[in-house]
Formats: sequence, structure tokens, C-alpha cells
Amino acid sequence: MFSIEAKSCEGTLQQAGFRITRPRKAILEVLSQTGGALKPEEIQDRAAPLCPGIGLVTVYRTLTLLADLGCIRRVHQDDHCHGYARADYAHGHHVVCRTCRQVVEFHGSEDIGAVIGQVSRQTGFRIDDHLLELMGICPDCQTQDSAVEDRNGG
Amino acid sequence: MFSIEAKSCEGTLQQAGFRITRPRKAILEVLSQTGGALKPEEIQDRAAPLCPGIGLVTVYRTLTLLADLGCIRRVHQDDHCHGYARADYAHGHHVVCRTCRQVVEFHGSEDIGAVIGQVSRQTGFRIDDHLLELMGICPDCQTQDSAVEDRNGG
DNA sequence: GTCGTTGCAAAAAATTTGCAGAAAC
DNA sequence: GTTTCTGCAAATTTTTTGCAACGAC
Repeated sequence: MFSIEAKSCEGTLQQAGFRITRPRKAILEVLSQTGGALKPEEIQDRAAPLCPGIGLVTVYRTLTLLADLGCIRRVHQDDHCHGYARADYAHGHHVVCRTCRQVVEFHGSEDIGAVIGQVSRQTGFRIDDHLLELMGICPDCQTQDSAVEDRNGG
Repeated sequence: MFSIEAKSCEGTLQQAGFRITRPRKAILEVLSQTGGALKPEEIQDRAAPLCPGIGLVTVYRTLTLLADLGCIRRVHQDDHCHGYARADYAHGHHVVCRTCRQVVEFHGSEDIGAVIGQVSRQTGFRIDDHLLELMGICPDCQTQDSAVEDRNGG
């Protein structure tokens, strides 16, 4: 059973004139199921069961292609800058869990528009794109961390 | 004449028990004067006049140190992910000009707090940090681009 | 069958480490 | 004078390129 997200990305690939291949399917499936930010090497590892012998080079090429098509998005983190995660929405932003690296996307609310308008006025920049990444602890990891919660003032 | 920002960073270095050396001064001065995001190699090039023979290795080490101290900040851009720029404010966000790469910082307004609160409720994440980067065209480059402005519907 | 895609090996680029000499305090 | 810092060379790690074989359409 393959994920809906992976399927929709295949459509995007096809419409853009690219072929649906086993490595591409595998990579899409990995990112789709993970919902987390992965490095190229991690993606190779996880894609290997779905596509035996998949090469790291192919992973790089595929990630570049998929990112260009907007099927996946680059995720920046202080430690491993070149992570990739699925893009559920056209221009969603994301919250990254610093414990399990799970990525959840959310729609940019009108509040972001307010920030942009304010900064635009303040600086005179004509702002046409933005990168918003929130970092924290996801619900699952919060539960597991509850023993040390008082340390954080909980 | 050296910049105020560079001077204040020197204080930070000293207070943390690190020495003020010529390479460090040069790198601080470069970032301070540039106000833009630069790659380590670019920083080396620009620091060379101020510190002849400065090595790329030193640039890397110094950037890591200064970023850890919060004197400068890592800037993420799609093309060159590992850029560095000065940090004028403690936790400022920045607007990056996609033409000249100038970086202007702005204080995170309460609107960002609103976004965080909203996302926190939506996703259940406990959000404790964020990265907000706006991209666009700075006032200077807008002027130079005015000839092609109609292309963008201006 | 045709042409895009893959994987290997190798190249190139980016980043880190070891160490003796130089510099800051 | 002591200890930290620097720069070189070399080692790693990350990413890209060339090319023959393979696979999707």
C-alpha cells in the first residue's frame, strides 16, 4: 500500500514529462511515510528495502528533481542543513521536532502576512518569499519526556 | 575605523575567555561591514586584506565559535546553505535580498508569537525556537530593477 | 526501439583534524 | 612565560560528473 502523497507526486512527475521509476517511487515513499527531515544518506538507507541497490547518486539527483518540482522541500536545521521532507501543501511551513525530527506542516496563517507587511514597511524590502520553521517537541515526545518536564518548568 | 558591531563582539569573545586575534577581528569586521550573508570562502577573500594569509581553516573555526557565542548567525538560502551574517539583535530574524544578498534584521514582532500560539494549538507541539527568514528585493535593488518592474506587475 | 535514468567509479567541493610555530595575555 | 590560536597539509565527508548498461513508455 503506497501513500496518497507519494502517488500525487508521481502524477506531478509524469505531467512534467519525467518517468516513474523504482528509485523515484522508493524515495517518494520513504519521505511520505517518514514525515520527517532526512539526509540524503538516510534516505538511501530507508529506500534500499524498497529498491535494492539504490545508489546515493540517484538519491541526490532525485531529491534535486523532486525539490524543483515542489514535491518535497528542503529543510534547514542547524546541524544537518541539507535535509529533505515531504511537502504536503503548496507552500506550507513546518514544525520540526528536535527529538524525533518529525516534521509537521501547517498552512501559513494570515498572521504571517501581518509580519511580512510590517517588515516590508519597516525595511522597504519587496518581500516575495519566506522560510518559516518552528522547532520544538512534538506531542509524542512530550509524553515520553514527561519525567523531565519539571526541568523545563512544566 | 572599525564598526561598533565588531567591537561589541570582541567584548563578547573576551568575556567568554577567548582571545582577540587578528583573524577574528578581520572576520568580524568583514561580516559587520557587509551586512550580507557570505560563504566561508567569501569571508576568507574579504578578510584577506585585513589579515594577510588568513587560512580557510581559521575562517571555519572562527565562524563556528562566533555562531556559538551568538555574535553572528547562520543564514540558510536555497543555493548556498551555509552562509553567515552578523547578528544585530539577540534573536532577530532577517530579510535577505535575493539580488545583492544584503541581510537586514528585524525584531520578531508579537505577530510571530501569534503564529506560534496558533500552530502550537493546531499541532500540539511545544514550540521553543523558530527560524524566520524573509526573502525579497531590497530598496536599492528595487531602484535598479525599476526598468523591469512591469514584468512583475508593478 | 528510443530516450530518459541508473549505478558505478572518479572527480570536485566542502569541512574537519593533527601538529608545530606564532601570537595574545 | 604560558596557553590559546593559527596555518599548513592531509584526512573526511558531502556533492557532482562521465559513461555504459538498463528500464520506462
